[in-house]
Amino acid sequence: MLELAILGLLKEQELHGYELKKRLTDALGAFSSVSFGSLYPALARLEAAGAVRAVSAGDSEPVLSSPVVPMTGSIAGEAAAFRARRSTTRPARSSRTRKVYALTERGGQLFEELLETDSASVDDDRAFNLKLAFCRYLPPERRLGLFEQRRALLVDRLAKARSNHRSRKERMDLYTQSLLDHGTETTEADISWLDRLIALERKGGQPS
Amino acid sequence: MLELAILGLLKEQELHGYELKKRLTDALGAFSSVSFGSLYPALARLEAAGAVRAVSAGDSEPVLSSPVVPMTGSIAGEAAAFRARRSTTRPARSSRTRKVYALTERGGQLFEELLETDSASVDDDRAFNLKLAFCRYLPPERRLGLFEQRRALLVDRLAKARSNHRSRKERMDLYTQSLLDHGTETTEADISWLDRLIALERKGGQPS
DNA sequence: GGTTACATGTAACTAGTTACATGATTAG
DNA sequence: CTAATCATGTAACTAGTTACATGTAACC
Repeated sequence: MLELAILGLLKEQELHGYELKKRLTDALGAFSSVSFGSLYPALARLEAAGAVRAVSAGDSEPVLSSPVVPMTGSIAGEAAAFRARRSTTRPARSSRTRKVYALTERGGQLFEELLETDSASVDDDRAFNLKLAFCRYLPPERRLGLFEQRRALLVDRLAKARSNHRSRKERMDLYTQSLLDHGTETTEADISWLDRLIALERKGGQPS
Repeated sequence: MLELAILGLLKEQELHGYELKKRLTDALGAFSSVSFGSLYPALARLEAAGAVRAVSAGDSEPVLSSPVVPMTGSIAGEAAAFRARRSTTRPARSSRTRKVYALTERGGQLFEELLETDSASVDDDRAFNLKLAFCRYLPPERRLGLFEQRRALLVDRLAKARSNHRSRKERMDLYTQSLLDHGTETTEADISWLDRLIALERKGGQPS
């Protein structure tokens, strides 16, 4: 799970651990905040497995390789911002202490594998959200399959919850009832959200 | 977390492990499904700590003590159902193999402690849901406090998510955007659900 | 008499956490 | 010069999981 997130972020651009954590925490929302205590060992494991490599740790090279590669923003704008940052007073942070990691070819393969193995992802909420965040790398039919499987699971959950709810409503206190009701509503909202995603998927050639 | 759930269920009625698992899985909804591999060791721990005791494991006693204690359903109806079940063909399942556990006084205290320690419960979704399921045992002001703290947390989350979302909307692909949008909507729905609970709490003497 | 559901338990593993230890860089 | 932030890492712990092992009782 964490491996997938790391590889996915590194696929877009080279990053060091600290920055990686920031992205996980606030770029990917409330899901998947990680502690350093699991992030660094995970990076070490991935490096040992040859999925990522430290592209700069010491001051060996000025490190001008691929400063920022925004997938959709204006490249010129980013480059300008980068120059501006350098010029003012900042010596571009010599990075003597940072270990910047890059995805290897092997890592790219691992990413594909992790992303495409359907196991778990469907019934594990966190795993599904994570996959969704990277599903742009999935071939369209796989993506649609992911959405539909997830939808089927939620519909199933909803049916079970409802039958259960009906059968024992009387013996539940109001707080538990309210909790279960709210859970049901949330699941319904999740389903119609997926419906919108599925419709979008079926209609349009996939977006950026 | 699991301990709290076990103690809370045993507070209502004596149960054996297998039944406990069923209740955790479908009475408390999609949250807190547990595997036997963690349930039984947890029961053993609680027994070792003196929080629960095996009230019948062998055929030593007929076990007619407190068959079912519905907190709000009709007691007469339940008793009738129990008798009916016994009478048809079922010899009340001799229970030679089941270990039925009961809450001890020490266990009741532990339950209170676990339920009242605010730590975690507010920022851990699962823990909060679990506490909500048992919050009828909380004194009214504590309960209100729990709801309000949770609400504050969600409002904070929402603010962070929104500012983050605004600041980097352009560099996100549509799937990630949709994911974050949906997350935001879910959080909003959670907040207004809490608002309803809080209003109910402030207005009425608490229900059953 | 065999399949299904009930029932309890253990061992090895997974995926994280917190707390600690250490040190470099930047801003005021 | 000192506090905050950046940055990396380790060790001990938490809270569960899956897979395995074992056996009973009910149903047809």
